[in-house]
Amino acid sequence: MTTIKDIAKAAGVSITTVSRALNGYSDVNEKTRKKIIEIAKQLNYSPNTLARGLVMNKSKTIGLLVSGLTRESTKDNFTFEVLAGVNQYVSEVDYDMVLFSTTSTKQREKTYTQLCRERRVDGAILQGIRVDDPYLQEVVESDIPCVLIDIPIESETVGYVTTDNVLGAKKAVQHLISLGHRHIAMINGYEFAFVSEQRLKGFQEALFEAGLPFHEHLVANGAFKEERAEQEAVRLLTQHPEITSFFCASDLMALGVMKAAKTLGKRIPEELAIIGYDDIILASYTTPPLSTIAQNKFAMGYEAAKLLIEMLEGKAQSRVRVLETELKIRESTVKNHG
Amino acid sequence: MTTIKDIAKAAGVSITTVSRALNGYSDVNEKTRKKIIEIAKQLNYSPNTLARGLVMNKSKTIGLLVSGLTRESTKDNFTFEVLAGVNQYVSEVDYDMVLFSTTSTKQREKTYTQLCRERRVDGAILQGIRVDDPYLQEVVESDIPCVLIDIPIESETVGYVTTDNVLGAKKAVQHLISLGHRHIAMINGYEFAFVSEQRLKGFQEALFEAGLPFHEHLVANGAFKEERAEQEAVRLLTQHPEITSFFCASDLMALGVMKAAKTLGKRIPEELAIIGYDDIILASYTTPPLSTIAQNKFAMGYEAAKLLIEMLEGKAQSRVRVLETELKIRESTVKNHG
DNA sequence: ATAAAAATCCAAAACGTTTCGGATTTTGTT
DNA sequence: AACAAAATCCGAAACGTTTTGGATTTTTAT
Repeated sequence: MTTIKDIAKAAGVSITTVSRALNGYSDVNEKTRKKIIEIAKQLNYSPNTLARGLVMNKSKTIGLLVSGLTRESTKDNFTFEVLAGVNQYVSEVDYDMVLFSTTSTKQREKTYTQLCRERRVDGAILQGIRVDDPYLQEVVESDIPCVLIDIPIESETVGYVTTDNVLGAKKAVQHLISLGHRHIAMINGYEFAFVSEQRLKGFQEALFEAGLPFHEHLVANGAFKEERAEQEAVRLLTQHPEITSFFCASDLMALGVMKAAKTLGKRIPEELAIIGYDDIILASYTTPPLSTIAQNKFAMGYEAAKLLIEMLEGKAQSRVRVLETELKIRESTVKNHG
Repeated sequence: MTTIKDIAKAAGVSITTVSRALNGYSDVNEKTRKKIIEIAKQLNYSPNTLARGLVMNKSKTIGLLVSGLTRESTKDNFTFEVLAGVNQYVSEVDYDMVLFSTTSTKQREKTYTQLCRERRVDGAILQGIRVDDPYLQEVVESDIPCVLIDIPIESETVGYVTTDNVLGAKKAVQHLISLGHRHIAMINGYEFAFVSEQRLKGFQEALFEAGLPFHEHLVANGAFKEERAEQEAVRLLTQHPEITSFFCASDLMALGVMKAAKTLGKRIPEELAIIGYDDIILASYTTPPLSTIAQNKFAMGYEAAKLLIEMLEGKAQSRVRVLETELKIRESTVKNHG
């Protein structure tokens, strides 16, 4: 493995000069720089990032901390798309990304801060962690720059990227209302999830603005799980047969509701209209295809990485990024659409 | 940031002793070890992996080099599941994983070896690279330990994990034959992909063993793309109306064939049976659900990581892992199944 | 009590890089 | 020609850890 020292010897200069030549400093003669670069190429030199990181006290590496990266979770490609987005930006600016998953068999006894400091990441992006996750506490207290996805916490060192969940939910419900629906049920995620809170708010606002009553009993929690949503939908539909449509806080749960409809023999969308949230891949492949509020998850990852690195380099204007959502109308709400 | 030196000072011992105490060496008194560990905890110490990696000349980090991690590619969650598997094992044995993607906007000018050496990974896993990819050349020549996924190259420093693609294809085709199909077309991937080669072989073997003729003109290349497969299927079906079933070398391409069938007004499976390969999530959500040969992609990632780390630590028996596949019978081949 | 053996500790070098402060050489000015 | 200024170079320290080889102390055996 050739080092800077080898180059220095070969070029007949000091290692200082080699370092400064390779890093583009101005106090080295262009001729010697050319020569050094040439020799470096010949010797097939590549810098040792460990040594560099050690002395510079930064690694040009960010951590992506996700929760729930298990075999099963791959159905929901939210995490994956975010990851792809992060990866994209990171590679554009020549950083590296290391993946931390909080669901090892033995629940990691290491704290968030330890994880980050030990691996010497300059900052971290947190995705998919719950509000009651102990990690979250630490983040705010720690001094490690970090960007949260879909959790609106802001401080000197932490920012976040999210979408306008109130507006997104509102658009979904307004769509249902415009189709003539008056008895709209909602399958939400779980208590205390920020997005759930916000989507419920959007749900209520849409009803209110349309002069429709809000009924607490038409809202159920599906825990973002397909099966739970199915159960809740069955329960709601039998207890409240007046329901003609569902707004679900995630596509996965909408799939559950579709199953429930099938079980109960209700035709979609004629007898029951269903709209989801996220626009996961599956959404356009179900029968009928699922209407939904699309979130650009790739962009969320991309923006998160961008924001984090801007923060690291001290050139972030604000620490918040809010992205747009888009209403995708498919056949689960409108017959023969497209 | 507290260092080993701080601990040494606080404990009144040398830094050598602290290092050896923390790393469980036997030449340190249990009482002092206890004390040192206690102090380390109090000072909230976490080791600097950069410094450690520098002196030990290894980073306990492996690289996952994937190709085609773009916004679009997320439909095919193959990569993601492999990644999840790699991540799982890696976190079990306290390694780290850094993700390299070869599809940055500017095609990476850095070579594979540079990438690995620069980031100081101890070894790498390569997934999704094509046979004509320049990276592949380098791998074999380089001395960096590495594990390939689905490319059977073996040397002192490189191993691979794959599934038995000949057998898998055979199982798929035998299934079609057992259903009475005699005119079976195949949509393969692209030329010179190892898995394509093998699956074609399995296709032929199954035909041969059943005493059926092999017709070159019933095989088309779909480039592992949905659209290409659709086009090819339309072409084949119009040119050769005797075809009653398709074996596709990937589920994504099978989706394309399903679209083709729909366009041509052919009912599945009555008029056209279709079987895919991979068992991606989408497969069980299409109408009708897609029969397929399931590969355990998570396991492939897990085994790849395991193999690589065994190789790194010099305790790998062999450098090859071949996993099983499973025939999943769904309604695209058998009406009212399940 | 003494020698040998075991246990426990430590100083210093090494890993490969960046950077500070200054030294040397070249160029420009008069 | 002499001096100032600019350009170019370099030695040494520092980053935080592991490890080598030996030094010191304690225990054991005689």
